[in-house]
Amino acid sequence: MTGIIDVALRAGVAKSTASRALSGNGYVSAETRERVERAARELAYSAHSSASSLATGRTSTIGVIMPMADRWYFAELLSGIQRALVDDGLDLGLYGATEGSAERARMLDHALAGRRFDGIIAVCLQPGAHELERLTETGLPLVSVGPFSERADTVTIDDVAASRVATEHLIDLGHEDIAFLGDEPDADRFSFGERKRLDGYCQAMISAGLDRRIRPVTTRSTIPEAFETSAALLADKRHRPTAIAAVCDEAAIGAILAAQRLGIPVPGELSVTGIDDHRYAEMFALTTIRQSPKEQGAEAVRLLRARMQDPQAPLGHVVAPVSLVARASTAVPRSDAR
Amino acid sequence: MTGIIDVALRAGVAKSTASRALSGNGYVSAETRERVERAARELAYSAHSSASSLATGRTSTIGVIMPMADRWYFAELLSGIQRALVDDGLDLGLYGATEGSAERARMLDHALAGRRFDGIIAVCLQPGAHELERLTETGLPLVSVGPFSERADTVTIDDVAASRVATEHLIDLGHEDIAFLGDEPDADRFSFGERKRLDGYCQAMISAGLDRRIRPVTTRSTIPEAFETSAALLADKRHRPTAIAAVCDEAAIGAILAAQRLGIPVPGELSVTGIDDHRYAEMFALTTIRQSPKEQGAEAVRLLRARMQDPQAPLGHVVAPVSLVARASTAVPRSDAR
DNA sequence: CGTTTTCAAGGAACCGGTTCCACAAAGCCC
DNA sequence: GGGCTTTGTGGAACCGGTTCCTTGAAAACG
Repeated sequence: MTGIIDVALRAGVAKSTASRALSGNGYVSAETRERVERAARELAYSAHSSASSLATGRTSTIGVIMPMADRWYFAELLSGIQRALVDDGLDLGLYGATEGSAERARMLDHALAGRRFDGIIAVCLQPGAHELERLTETGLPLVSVGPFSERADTVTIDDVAASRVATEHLIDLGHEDIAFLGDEPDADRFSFGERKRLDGYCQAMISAGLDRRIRPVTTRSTIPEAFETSAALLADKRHRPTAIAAVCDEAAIGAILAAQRLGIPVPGELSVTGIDDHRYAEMFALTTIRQSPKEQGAEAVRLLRARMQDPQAPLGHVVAPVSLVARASTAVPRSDAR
Repeated sequence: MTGIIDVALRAGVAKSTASRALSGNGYVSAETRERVERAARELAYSAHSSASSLATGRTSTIGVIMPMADRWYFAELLSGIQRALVDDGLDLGLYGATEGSAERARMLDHALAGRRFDGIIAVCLQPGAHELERLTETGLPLVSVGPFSERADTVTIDDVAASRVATEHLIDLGHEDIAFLGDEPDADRFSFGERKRLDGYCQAMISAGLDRRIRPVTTRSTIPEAFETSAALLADKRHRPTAIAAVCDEAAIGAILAAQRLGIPVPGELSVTGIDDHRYAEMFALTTIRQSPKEQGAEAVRLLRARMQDPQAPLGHVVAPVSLVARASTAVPRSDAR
């Protein structure tokens, strides 16, 4: 393997000069720089990353800790982070943490050791578990995507508002029997704001004087599980809601599929809203609150870079935009359904 | 930050002894080892990874290059790789490569520099692009998941057989008008065996004397796109096939949804098979060929470890098992449908 | 009992870059 | 023209571990 000494020899300079020429730090004459660069090119020289990291203290690698990418939101977010990091010449070390597992502990150890990564992006790390705090304490640049924290840079959406807007959309159409379909909020797994979304739904219901109709239905928010839960919910025609506000698009799609299976026309007899604007949302004509996890990922990288440049800068708290996308899964309730 | 010198000082030994005690290489008395280990624990010492890598030449990091994890197969595979790496104490550097893009080039540079990773797992790297070859030439331990290569360790499934079995299942039920729904095989994006699956379908059709009925329908194999394509395919009742053999479950599910939309009963008037046993397969009662990408990921890591231990060992070519899972999306064709 | 092994531990070299420092040459100022 | 700053370069120290080599003591051997 060719090292910087080989480059220096070929260019006829000392290795320190070669280093300066290639990194751009310190004085080097234009002519010398040119010679060194040519030598490096000819030898296809590439600096040994460990050596460089050891000397500079920088690794050019960002650690990302997130639930495994089996859900749309996480896959999209990862993709956004990935792309942004590549653009900045940074590498991505991935830690998929499923349950409060060995992975997490390992990640924390690595982070605490403080040397493998120049920064951390923590995705939907449940605040209750205090892991975010422990990461904060390492002093490493840290961005939390999803949960808010007062001690780290954050990228969030206004989950309460998103859910409120979706619910209000249903209320405005004239619905009163609106069920909320979503995760058990106490789950101490990763969180993407289930609790806040439930709150937003409740707020909208209360504001509309529908507090007596508040009806949370618990399900894990994957399409198959929401399908099962919804099928049970919708089976009994007498107690069937006229609308479902789902915690996310996957849950909403599960509900739509369950309605289809039961022969319940959507939106004729059942309106459904989601949150996400999932890849499949358009196919199901799903009315939803759009967010862009890809953009959020890019934003997280932007915050992280800023923090890396200036550790003392005031904390950045970005609230990513959301917007209502009205499609054909919501409509005025049928008068005889009241 | 505490270094090994601090540990050595506290334990009252030389740094070389401390290193030996902690790494387990070389002679250290049991008593000394105990002292050093205690000191390390008390100081919460963790070796600086760059320094360690520089000295040993090992990074404990595996590079994974794959399409972004927005599809079930890739997400599952990544999850399997991730878990296996964690179990082996290895880190995961992720390179999501979408199109023949900057990411890929970067990945190759890093790999060629030959120092950032102890090994590479290349997922569905299209053989035509010669990228696999270039990776092979670096001499780094390399496992290809998906495409076969004679010059690297591989984890594959028998795509031809999988597709043939699915098609034969339909033929055995009595179908003759069987369309194949799948990707453009020439796409020089990432490949997961579309071409071979088309071949398997053709083989089954030819063996059954149905060569005149071979009918490939091109679509990108995502649920929404397969939905659109299938809707067009199924719209014309006269030219409608009685069965669809889909290249993967996502395409199959798109077809089922299209049939539902058009009011075509499945399996009454249309049988559908997939390949994967996707997370949603059960919900749609999809008859499919099961594979386990999670297992394949673990297998890839196993091969990689073996290669890392013995670079001279003969190449390992693992063919992961698949099996037919018969559910309710396939049935005997209605006699009047012939 | 003397000699050869084996075991333990310290000192120094090394991995491959980066950066500090010393020094020389050139440019600038009064 | 002498002193001072700016520029360009080489040598050496350094980042924090690992490993080779040496030395000394204890154990095994003939």
